[in-house]
Amino acid sequence: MARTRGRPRSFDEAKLLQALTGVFWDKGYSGASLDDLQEAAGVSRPSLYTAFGDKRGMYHRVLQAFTAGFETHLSQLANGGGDLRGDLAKFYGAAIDLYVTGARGPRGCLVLCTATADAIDLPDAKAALGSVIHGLDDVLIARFRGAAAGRDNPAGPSPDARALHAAAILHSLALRARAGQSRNELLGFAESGLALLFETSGTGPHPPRSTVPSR
Amino acid sequence: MARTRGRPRSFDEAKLLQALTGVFWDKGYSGASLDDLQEAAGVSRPSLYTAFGDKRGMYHRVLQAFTAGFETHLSQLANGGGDLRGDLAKFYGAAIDLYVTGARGPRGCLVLCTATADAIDLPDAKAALGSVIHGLDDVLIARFRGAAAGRDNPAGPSPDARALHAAAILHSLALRARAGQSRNELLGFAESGLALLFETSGTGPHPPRSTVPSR
DNA sequence: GAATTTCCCTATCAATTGGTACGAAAATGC
DNA sequence: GCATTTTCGTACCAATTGATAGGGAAATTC
Repeated sequence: MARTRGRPRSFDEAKLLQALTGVFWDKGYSGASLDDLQEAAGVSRPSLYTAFGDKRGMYHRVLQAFTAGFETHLSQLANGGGDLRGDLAKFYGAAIDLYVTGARGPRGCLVLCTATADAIDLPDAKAALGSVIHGLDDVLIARFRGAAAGRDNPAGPSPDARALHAAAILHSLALRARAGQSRNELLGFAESGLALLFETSGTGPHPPRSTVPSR
Repeated sequence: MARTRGRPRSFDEAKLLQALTGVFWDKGYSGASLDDLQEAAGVSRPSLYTAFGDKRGMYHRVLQAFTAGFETHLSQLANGGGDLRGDLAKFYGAAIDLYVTGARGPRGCLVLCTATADAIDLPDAKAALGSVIHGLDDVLIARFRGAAAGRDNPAGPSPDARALHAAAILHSLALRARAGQSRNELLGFAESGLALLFETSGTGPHPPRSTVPSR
């Protein structure tokens, strides 16, 4: 395994991938040039090619790493403690942190805001988009069904409907962040969404935050 | 105004714009090449440049035409009859029709799914994204406030929260369509969203449709 | 019909694109 | 030390990119 014959690599592949991620996140696949990627990565162009194959390979690895991180958050959500509303609030909060924290300002979700553009012609992009959307739907459906099994309130929207709607909140958060909305606006929106999703038993212990955009 | 001296133009600019729209819708701004645009438009490249200036000009006009159509739908929603739920159902239905009807299959929303990718570096794209999101929010806030003014149910989420959530449904519809979900899946999702938005008075006259994706 | 105005299109441009050849450099094994 | 192996980076390549020049062909006005 540790056969280090020949000159060792001088770059940290993880750091490299992070730099590439930043470029693709800002510019999308088609909008990112090799010069952009090379400059951000800080290594020569051939190094990028020996590490990732070609531009598609770079994007593939970036999407793979991003969706892997997303899956981690998803499994945390899937195996959360038991307070669905609280787990969702954490999930949205983490997403908002990610969406508004870019070197050049808020930029939303890499997949929901940039892979979408190439999803028609680039199979990797379409796969990532489907993976994020379906993965979130599945986890939320399972959680909402589990939460509904405990209680006995057959009235109102089904757990599945609530689940897809909880997913829609994340979708909207991603787009709103890309459009430049502030962290506080996004937090307010997420919290009002939770209030709507869990309104069956009154307002509950969560106080409503400011929900109308200041602008 | 009608000074038609010299040879008249041989192409229908509206048709041209429609062809360009199709290309940008599938490939995004960065992903669309002049060869793509020229082939779709069916005219020579210089004709495109005399009509629109440059590639950015073409995209600008495409976004302008698209958002103008969106504004039309928005004003219909703003000045709807009075049954907010019914007006919203029509609004979502029209959006779904648009989202799944592409020459090469479903493709979501031109702005929410492709302009997003270029929104960081292309001011026109960012402006269009902001316009669509804020325009919809504003109209929905006005309608939900108006609908709430009639009744007297201070409990539950505020009209503003419901409004932003109704907007989120459209955002999610756009992304889901781009990911390839079928018209029936999208219709089911929209209807379950309406049920969630208007659940205060029970299930109401609208029967729930299949809400879980078949896949 | 002559003059004028505008448009269409072939051919081409310079710049940028994604991608690579190849020799120098840095490590290990003998 | 010397050969071997792998990586690094300069320089470069062919293809595609967005964009134009300029000749000739309509269509309109006089």
